Order: sequence, then C-alpha cells, then structure tokens
Amino acid sequence: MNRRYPNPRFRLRIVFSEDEMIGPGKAELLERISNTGSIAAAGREMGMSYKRAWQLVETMNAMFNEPVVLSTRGGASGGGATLTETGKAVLSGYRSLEDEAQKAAEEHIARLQGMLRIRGDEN
Amino acid sequence: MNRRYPNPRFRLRIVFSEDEMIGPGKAELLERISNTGSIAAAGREMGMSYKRAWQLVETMNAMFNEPVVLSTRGGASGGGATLTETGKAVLSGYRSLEDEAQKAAEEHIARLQGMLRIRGDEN
DNA sequence: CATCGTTATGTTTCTTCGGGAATATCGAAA
DNA sequence: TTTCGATATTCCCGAAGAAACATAACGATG
Repeated sequence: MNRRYPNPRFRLRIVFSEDEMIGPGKAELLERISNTGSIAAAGREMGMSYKRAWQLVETMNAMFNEPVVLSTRGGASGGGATLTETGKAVLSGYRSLEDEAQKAAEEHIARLQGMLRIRGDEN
Repeated sequence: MNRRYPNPRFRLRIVFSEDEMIGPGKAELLERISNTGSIAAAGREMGMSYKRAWQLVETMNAMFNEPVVLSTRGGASGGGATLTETGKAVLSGYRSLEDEAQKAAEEHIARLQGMLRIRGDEN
C-alpha cells in the first residue's frame, strides 16, 4: 500500500459558496446513479453508506435550479432513482470541464512529478 | 454569511500517492513562507497553528527530491525559513498549472454556474 | 394483502483531524 | 552569558463529520 499512483490524480472541485460545490465525489455518484438506477446501489459501489449518498443527492438537488436526481419509492423493485436532464447536463458539464482542465495541465503535472523524490519501490 | 462567492472558486489538487499531494493549502503556505521568511508567521496569516504549518512543510520536504523549505534556528531574530530553488520551482509550477487549468475551464464553470438555483439574496 | 428492496430520516457511536498547551533547542547579538 | 523569538516535538482534548444502527414509509406485483 501507499504506492505512488501510476499517473498522478488530478482532482478538481468548483466551489460556488460555502456549501455549494461539486467535485469528483458528487460527479462519480451521479454517474453511478445513472448507471445503476439506484442511490443505494451507487453508494454501495463507492463504498459509502446509503445515508451519505442520499445526503449528497439532497445537497445537489437543492443547489441547482432543478433537481438532478428523481427518485421513486415502492413498487416491485422497491424504487429507484434517475438523472434528470439537468442532472445529465451537470454531469457531462463537469466531465468536460475536468477533461479540458486536465489536458491544459498535463505538462505542468509532469514537470512537478519530475521533482518528486525517487523511491526504492518505484515501479 | 453563506453568500455565494462573486466568482466560483476553482480548487485543484494533484495527488501523486495516498500521502503525497499538493493543492491550494500547501501552495499558499509556500507563498507566505516566501513572503514572510517564517513558518510561524505564514501559518498565523493563514489562521493555522504553527504545528500544522510545520507538518505541511515536513510533508513537502519529504516528498520532493530536495527540500522545498530551509529553516534555521536561533540567532537575533530567533530563526526563519526560506524557499529553496526547488521550493520556488514547485510553487511557480503549481501556480502556472492552476492558471492554465482554470483558463481552460472557465467557460465550463460559467455554464455550470448558470444552472445554479437563483436565490433571493442574490447580489 | 403480504412481500420485498428501495427511499427517507433520526439517533447514537466512533474516528479522525487539528488546535492548544507545554517543553526543549538553537544561536546571534546586546 | 543572558536574552529573545523562532524552530522542533510531544501530549491531551474537543469538535466535526462519517459510520453504524434503527425505523418508517412506500407501492407494484404476485
């Protein structure tokens, strides 16, 4: 453990206010909700409690002008959740933001990485 | 309080491994050490304890192939700290990385911001 | 109308992180 | 050789936040 990552992780977060922000965690959650159709399943995949996943969804639903996730209770499957159009737009918007920023930063990242201490267990 | 920021804050961090990373906090600390010539003063300016400031410096000194901060003890002024060439390179490298990434992301940020809920106390 | 898996929400426990205090060390200069 | 302000390091404690646990509500379907 504690190995250096094969390629440095570039993590960015946009902070609109003290309690309005979006970063890698919320983006991944949206993505997994979109894939699984369930808040609980998405959370499980990410190793987070349902409660936490739900809290993040609640926060996001409150910060955008329309909810990003619609959820239904009951029924044969117990219920589920889907991304709204706004949700899809937020997710894809964040992803392309991430891509553009990372592309623009790549050379700088490599330069910084070159300054790291060489370690014995370097792979 | 809790007002939305005039312009969204763009925060990014490069993660090389579980305990090797650099982001806004360490960068600002380096900057203030450079300005003040003191770990303690830099920490005070940022509202952080000397202990924490020193810990961050220790971490950074360990992760790069050369120390980023040199410190001296004793003397008339009690001692002090300065950035090494590596330290300056890391700081300026991170800053230009940040600038480039932000520039590349600006349009996307604006688009996301446009999806935020309009609030009554909007200024 | 009983079942089942999910959403929704409250409560309690635990862990982590950092602050604060306390102490030691250093060395130029008065 | 005393002073002084900064670095260096340890220990204890509190706050914040997440995890864990506990319920309740829901509703299509069999």
